[in-house]
Amino acid sequence: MFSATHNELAKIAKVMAHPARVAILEYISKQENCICNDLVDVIGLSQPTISQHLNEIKKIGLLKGTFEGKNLCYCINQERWEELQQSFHLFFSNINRNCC
Amino acid sequence: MFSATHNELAKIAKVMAHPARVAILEYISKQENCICNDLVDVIGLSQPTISQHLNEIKKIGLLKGTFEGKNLCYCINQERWEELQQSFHLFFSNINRNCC
DNA sequence: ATTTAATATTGCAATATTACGATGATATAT
DNA sequence: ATATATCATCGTAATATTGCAATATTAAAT
Repeated sequence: MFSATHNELAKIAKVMAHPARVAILEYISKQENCICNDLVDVIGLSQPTISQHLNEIKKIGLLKGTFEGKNLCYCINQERWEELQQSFHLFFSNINRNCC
Repeated sequence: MFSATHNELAKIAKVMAHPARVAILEYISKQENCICNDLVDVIGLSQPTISQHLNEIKKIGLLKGTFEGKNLCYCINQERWEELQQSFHLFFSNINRNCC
């Protein structure tokens, strides 16, 4: 029904459409290391909720690392991060100027 | 519960979190003039649905123009557009590089 | 082998979103 | 004044999202 580009951008935006996920992304991206077990304390939501939010973020490829075992170790997938940045940039950089 | 910045970015992203609204925004931003009465045909959703989506876009200040009468006349509020662009840019431009 | 710590999954309730038909409002044209 | 065209609003159904308690899984430590 909609173009692939529009669907893709909407999908990305949807992940960022919740303050908890914005906060999580910012927190992870600013960590020196990629240990994330304190996310529950930092954000202030329950562990299952955080886990769900992380999963949404993971689904669009924004996280990389090891996802097995007790202590996960993940961080921002920088290549994907820059792809998304580029998607938004492209979207915002085309706008007509002669208007009301 | 979350910071003002996080809430604000999430609010903006929420508006972009639907392909119809992405398509609407792109269409309006690329029009020479700002007559939008053909949006229903272009997008392919019913008139009430388009109206609702437009309202969501309006709520974050992305549209300007005259909103009364038969033929509305609105277009992208360029200043606001650039503000949003900047918000996303700021969000994406801080990321740690030493990671797994 | 048990225990422990960290994360995932399930189930469910509350709420929000999306879409549209029916109807209402408003300005222009006839 | 009446009809028409355009957009808004209301009501409502279907679906999605959000959050958490309870439970399960997993790997390391004891």
